[in-house]
Amino acid sequence: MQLTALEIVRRESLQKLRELGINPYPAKEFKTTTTIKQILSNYDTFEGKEVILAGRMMSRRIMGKASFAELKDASGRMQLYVTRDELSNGEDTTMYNTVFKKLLDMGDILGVKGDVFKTKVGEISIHVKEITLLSKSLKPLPVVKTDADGNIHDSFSDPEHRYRQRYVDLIVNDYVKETFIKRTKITNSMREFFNSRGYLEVETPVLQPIPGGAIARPFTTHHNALNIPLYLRIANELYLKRLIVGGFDAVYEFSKDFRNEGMDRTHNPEFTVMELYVAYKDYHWMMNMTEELLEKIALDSNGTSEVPIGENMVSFKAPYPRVPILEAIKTHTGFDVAGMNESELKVVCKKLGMEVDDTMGVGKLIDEIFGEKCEHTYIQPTFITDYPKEMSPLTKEHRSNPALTERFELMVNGKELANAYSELNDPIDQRERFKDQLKLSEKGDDEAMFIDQDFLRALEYGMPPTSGIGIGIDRLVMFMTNNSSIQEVLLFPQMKPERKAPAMSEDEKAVFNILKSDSPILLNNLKSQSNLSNKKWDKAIKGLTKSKLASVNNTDEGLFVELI
RNA sequence: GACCUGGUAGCUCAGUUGGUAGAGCACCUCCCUUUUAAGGAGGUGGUCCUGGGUUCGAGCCCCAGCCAGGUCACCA
Repeated sequence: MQLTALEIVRRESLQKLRELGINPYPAKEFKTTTTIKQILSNYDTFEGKEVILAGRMMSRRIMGKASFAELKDASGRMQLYVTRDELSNGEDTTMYNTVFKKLLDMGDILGVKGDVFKTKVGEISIHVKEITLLSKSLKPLPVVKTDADGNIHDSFSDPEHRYRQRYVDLIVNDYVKETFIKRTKITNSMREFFNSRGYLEVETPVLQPIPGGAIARPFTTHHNALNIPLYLRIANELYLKRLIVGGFDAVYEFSKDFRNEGMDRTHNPEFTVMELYVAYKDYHWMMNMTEELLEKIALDSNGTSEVPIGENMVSFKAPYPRVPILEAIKTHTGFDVAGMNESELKVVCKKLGMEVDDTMGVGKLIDEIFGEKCEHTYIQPTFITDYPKEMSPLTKEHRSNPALTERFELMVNGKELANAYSELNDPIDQRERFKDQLKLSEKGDDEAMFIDQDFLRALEYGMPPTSGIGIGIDRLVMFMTNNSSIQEVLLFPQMKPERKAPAMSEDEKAVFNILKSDSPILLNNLKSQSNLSNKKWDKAIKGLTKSKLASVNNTDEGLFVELI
């Protein structure tokens, strides 16, 4: 491994610390007495008191016999005031002059003991009496500085670096931590809401023999002992409904789902959906519950139901408008598509300037019109209801119109946030709907559903009327934290693999092999033997000298290349 | 998948018509006891994303590729 100069210096410091009898990676527990946040928010009670803190040293300004440093713990940042005389043991100034000033670095994890005070400038600080090295950092951190006006200088902002090395992102960019703390507040808020109503949190299989419950391309894997293909789940719906059949009144699961599709700023191959099923309810009840839930989440995570999302201010205060999808289309396009067949719909699509193809059925066409012309207009939370039957194979037929289903999607900021319905519990109807999906699949739709025979068998035992909902957690967190990309709300978003450090190139190997049999050798002889072009030769010999495998020596007899 | 933009020191970025690779911060050496992104002086540090090509000479021009971001398409 090639070390940079900065890394070599730190390794040397590490060695010197050991020589001074300081263990750079001690095993012993380090007991702190408080946290930085506690001190900052209760200065009056801490003033003049001794505290013990632990954290990472984020900066250091040495001014002769006194220095200032910044310590960051999980709760915040605190200035340290370090003086030679306080740190020294009588005449022995090693601890300050050598250890603190020379051998410690930005990024090291330290324990400090000292008194709380305010500097002349008024900044709350610790007057340090004792420093304990808890972990030596060997890689230099990016230096991000914030000035008095809150302007950030040299910010560590390249998304590639930030996502690939999230740990560095979390260390230097304080706001990143806030996003993930809020994410957990959001899921905790949901759990509280459901648990307080007696709903049961359950876990269902991630590895499924039939990937059901949604329309998506699954990841495939293989079980060796059973010698069967298995799929990573694309949804957990069919398993949760089996549990309703089994007699639970309400079950929910935060489900990591996997879809083998494109990646962009709103799609990650693995993502989280919360699915909830409640027996003896319908989709009207579910809309009421959803507004109540989202209002609570907004209050718990942001302290208010008004949340900024990009340019817009979105109010999660219940209730939300409820708009049937066909009415939405009529409003935004002027076309009343109710009752239209496939060819009539295609005419409408063409009039609207949309492309259509042969694989599209009635449901898909209506979905396309809505997606293209209506969806983006719903900024404030809005329930879009009563979707056509064809695009909702798991949904109960509408009680007053057999062409529609009892389904809603919740739109926020022009995007789908939740999808819910009165669940289809007629096993014979369900079998027919699956068959229709199969026909779609034969027509070329490679995402149509498989038929899950065991799920149908479960329905035949009888499932109570049930309403279910799926809420996209990543998207919800994006809304609540005002982030426009999913990568910002995932700790470790999927990235393409990093390129490996290149080994010796073919040209370098060729030159190296000649050298092995003949070294030292006149540079010009080596060059002509290698048969390389000027550029390739230059590249190869520079590569070899750089990696300290060969050296070029200018002697009285001429330029010689020698193996090292 | 298409197009656009970018990739240069640990970090943030300059780099002229193709002519000796730069700055700030960080780091190293020295001076400084309550400083505020940045005190002063000096110094070290490079796979200019990778591979080809053009050229006497390429960070820069040409071709191919990799990675990232954006727009669109596909997709919930």
